[in-house]
Amino acid sequence: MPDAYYLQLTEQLRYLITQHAAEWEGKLPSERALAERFSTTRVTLRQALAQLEGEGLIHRSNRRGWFISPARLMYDPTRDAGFNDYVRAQGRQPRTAVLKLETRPHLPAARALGLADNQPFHHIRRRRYVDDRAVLAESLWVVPECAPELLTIYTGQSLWGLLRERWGHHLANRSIHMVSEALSPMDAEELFVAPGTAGLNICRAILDEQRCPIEYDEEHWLHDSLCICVELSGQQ
Amino acid sequence: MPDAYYLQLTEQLRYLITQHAAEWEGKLPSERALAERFSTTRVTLRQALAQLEGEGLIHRSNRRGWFISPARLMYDPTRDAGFNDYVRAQGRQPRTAVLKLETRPHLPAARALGLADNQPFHHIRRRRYVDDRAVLAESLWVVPECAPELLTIYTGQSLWGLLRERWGHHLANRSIHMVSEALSPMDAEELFVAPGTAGLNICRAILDEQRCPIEYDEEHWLHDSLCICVELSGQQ
DNA sequence: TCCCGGCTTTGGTATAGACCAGAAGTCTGC
DNA sequence: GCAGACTTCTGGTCTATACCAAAGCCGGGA
Repeated sequence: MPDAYYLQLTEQLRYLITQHAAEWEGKLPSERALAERFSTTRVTLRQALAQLEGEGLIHRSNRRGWFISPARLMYDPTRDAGFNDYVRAQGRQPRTAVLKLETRPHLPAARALGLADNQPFHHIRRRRYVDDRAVLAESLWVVPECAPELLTIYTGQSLWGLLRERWGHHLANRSIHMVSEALSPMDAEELFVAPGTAGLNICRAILDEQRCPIEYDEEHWLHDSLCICVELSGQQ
Repeated sequence: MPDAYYLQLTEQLRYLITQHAAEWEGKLPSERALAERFSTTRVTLRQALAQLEGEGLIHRSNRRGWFISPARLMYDPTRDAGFNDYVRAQGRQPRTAVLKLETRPHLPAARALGLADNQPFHHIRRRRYVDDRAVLAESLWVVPECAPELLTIYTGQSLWGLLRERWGHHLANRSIHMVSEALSPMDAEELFVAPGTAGLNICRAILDEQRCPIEYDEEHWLHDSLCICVELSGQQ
């Protein structure tokens, strides 16, 4: 139906992928092999692959090749279930790597929480995996008074769980922003993907029941790795 | 800092755009002119433009050229404020074009609302504009019993307003799914953009307070045109 | 057995050109 | 003055080729 060759290629690849998913064990043949099979150049072939990448059907890992993307993770950013819990609840294997622990100011966090520009925060930078695929790079910015010794005790567990159980905070008010983005060189490197890969940016500002600021976090997801789901009951 | 030339180009273009936004009146010079200015080929230049497109800084319209993207629309899919209301509330000009009115079954709607596969729906297809830019193609699938003469009276107004005021429905339960996508050829054509342009797909299933199915809708947004915002109070 | 170095393959980047169809501007003839 | 035809310009698509750096494989030596 579509006239452009690369769009026909896209359809043929889509079919090939569904047919050979098992046989290929998730990894596509090399670009050169595919280009030859379809009697075209790598440039055109890559246009077709980029289409499928945009749809979330396939993704690439560094210089290792193209891979079939696993099912999207269902994720409700309005709930405070821990990452580990809801990943496991979907039959997947979660993993977290802590990349950095420090204390310093961060303007977006200060602005979002209504604090002074030079307000310092406990900063946790971590990378999270689903079934050994790095899908999320995130930064957490915690108001130090709310969790004084956080950086000395933190080892990758659920932050919200800690805030609730150890410091008794009630994460009552949340302001959530989501935008699509192109991953920055830093985020891309931390997720082992090419710079400019499509991502989803989720930011949360969290205050307690007295609207006292507790925490701000910035999440950078690979765009094909999640489906955001929100369930609401009762008229807003 | 980045070594790849197209990434340096990206930065230079980003700077150029902020400098000349007013002078250019929102439209960039032609690809050929830019490629010549930077002593490179259109292919490489287009790689840099694609980066900025991914970030949402610029977009293209059909074969007319590249344009600087306006600020993102703030949008809360959990509220039922009409499109016209919240667009105007942000000082922008909304517009709606009705593309199709028909009655027929639609499998995703039936599945999402828990109805039989062959359940017919009143279908409204419309395109929505912000400041004369088409940013949203959407399909609404309404259970006919909930709004019998809908198709004969509908002329582009707020559907949720109609459901509430004319038929007295209480849109109490909502299940919302959001995923990034590549726009299908049909959606892309309706929004006057190239096939495969990045988009954001939002689907809602809506039931009343007795969990009786009322409506299902599928929204396809240009990815750079909105920021999803959700405000929550009280522990979930 | 295991580590290390070299070779091969891979994707990432870039050049130089070409043709097409649609959009937009221009010019002509009524 | 205006509608319609023509020309120009634009992005969209495609070919053919090349080099690089990183990843991964393989084989040899400790």
